[in-house]
Amino acid sequence: MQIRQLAQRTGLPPSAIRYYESIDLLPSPTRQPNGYRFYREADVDRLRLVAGLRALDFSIDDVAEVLALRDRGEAPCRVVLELLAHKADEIQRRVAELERLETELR
Amino acid sequence: MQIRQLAQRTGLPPSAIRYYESIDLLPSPTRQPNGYRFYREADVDRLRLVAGLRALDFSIDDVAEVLALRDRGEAPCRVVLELLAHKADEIQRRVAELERLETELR
DNA sequence: TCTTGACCTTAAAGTAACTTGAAGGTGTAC
DNA sequence: GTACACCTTCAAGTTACTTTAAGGTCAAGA
Repeated sequence: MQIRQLAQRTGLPPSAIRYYESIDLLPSPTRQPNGYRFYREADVDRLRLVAGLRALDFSIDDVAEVLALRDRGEAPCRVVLELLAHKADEIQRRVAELERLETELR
Repeated sequence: MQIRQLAQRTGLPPSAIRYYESIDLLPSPTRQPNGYRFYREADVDRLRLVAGLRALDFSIDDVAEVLALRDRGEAPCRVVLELLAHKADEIQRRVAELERLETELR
């Protein structure tokens, strides 16, 4: 598939995908004879993981670490699980904050 | 109180407080004779609201709108309530994503 | 009294994570 | 053959800050 379709299936704009490739977060895909990038199903999975982690505010560096673990077939180490747990706590706090703000604004 | 104490009570670094002042999100505080910024209790409340909205990923422009409403003593208009509802939905989705990712990573 | 250390000031430059714009090539559709 | 929607690279712009540089202020201790 071409970049547009990968973009549609992951919810990310093509510009972000090219950016991720430029910083080596994603591997360079093979090219079609005309020079267009050509992606496979595995790229959809990988990019969806990236999009999910980014939506949770993981930094690009953290995402790179998680991808490296995944690439080595390793289970997420304690550090990554701690990151996830920390994010869960943060989201709890944000929801609480949201409720407090809603009250304040009424 | 001085900027450091305002920072401690809102959880924001002094640099962010100065930045908010520089873009007119916060009013310029009065100064002590030595030129140091001097803040009052009302500044704590205002800045906590800013910090809360920013933690929910409201853009600076959105925060400015909410503050303007608050300053005019108006109840949050439909648009702001929609923003809040939208944020609540987004957080729901992120929590779902978090759970999915946790499964994937195990 | 001097000086150490923790504050404070401004202005400018740096950072993260992208997006947008410019200039141009490709491919199908009428 | 000419629109039109794609694609390409490279450079510059954007948001929301942080960091750095160069310097002023002030209470405490030798």
